[in-house]
Amino acid sequence: METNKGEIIIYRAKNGQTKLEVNLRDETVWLTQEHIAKLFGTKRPAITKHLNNIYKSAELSENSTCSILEHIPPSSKRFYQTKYYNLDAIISVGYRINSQRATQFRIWATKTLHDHLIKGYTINEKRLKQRDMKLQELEQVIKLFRDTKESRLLSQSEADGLLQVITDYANSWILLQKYDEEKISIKKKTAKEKSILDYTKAKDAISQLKNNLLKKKEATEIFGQERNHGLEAILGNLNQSFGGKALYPSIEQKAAHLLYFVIKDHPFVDGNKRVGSFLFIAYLAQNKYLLNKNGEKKINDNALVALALLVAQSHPKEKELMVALVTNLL
DNA sequence: CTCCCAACCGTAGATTGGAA
DNA sequence: TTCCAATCTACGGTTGGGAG
Repeated sequence: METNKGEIIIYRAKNGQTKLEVNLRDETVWLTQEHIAKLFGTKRPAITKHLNNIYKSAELSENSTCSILEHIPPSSKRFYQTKYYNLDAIISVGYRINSQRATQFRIWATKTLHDHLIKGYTINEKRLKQRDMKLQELEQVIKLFRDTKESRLLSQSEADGLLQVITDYANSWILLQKYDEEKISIKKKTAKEKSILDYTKAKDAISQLKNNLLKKKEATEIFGQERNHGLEAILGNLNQSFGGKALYPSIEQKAAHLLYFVIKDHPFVDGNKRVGSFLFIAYLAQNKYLLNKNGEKKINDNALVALALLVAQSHPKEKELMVALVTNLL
């Protein structure tokens, strides 16, 4: 393939001698009949004939593939108005001309087309799969929401919060769908952790929370009392790595797992949901990841309560779903 | 203004080459 | 061999600047 001055890739003939004068307009190439003839190693009348046939058989419309442009020939000083043909027309002609160059062109064009078809297909396949997975997750979340609501474990404000969670989740799914349709582009979130949550820091934070709650009489002495080094184990698990590679490489993943493990593994005698949510928030704040661009919390308090309840209610086999849900909300 | 010329486009008819 | 599409040759037409 050869890149000419206009930075448009056409093709390279076997002898490598192909040179093109290219006019760029609206991101395509425009050539005169003479140029096309030179490109394919033939004479102009052949091009004229083919172009007429192409237009007559309605393979292309003349209006959209042919344009009259003004230009100055190399050995002249005055303007000429000449018909220029775009890439579509050039390609169509290239498939009809019978010359060595044209054959070379067809080999290139066919290979390029083949590559694009295969590549495009692969990308679409991947996206569709991703979207279907998201849709399945959404359905599962809604089902879980219904079950939880029916078991009357939720207060009105908690139900509202959960609804918010689902709405946000649905939004992220719609975003992905829009992305598929190439209406918008979203960046994959993989924020790198800046500071890890170690055991001592977590313990300190928990005892502060406990003191606050005790003052307000919203907790008893057993709140936040660790069982069998459960928290230590969870934090150790979160921070573990294999051969220098972190098990949970991004903030989102780590935060989601933290919330899930603390709520599900019951490392405390009492207050697992509250401590889990609290540590979750603390970890995000510590990494400056709690607030969005507008300075608002990414997950509001109601939603967090609802999320904690949802995690607590969820079946152990739904762990991945829960983690995905939390990750997607960040 | 008309005429000439350069550079282009279009096509009729002859020729060529490959498939049946 | 015949047939047909692609190609070539030759010629006429168009456009627009410049000379007279």
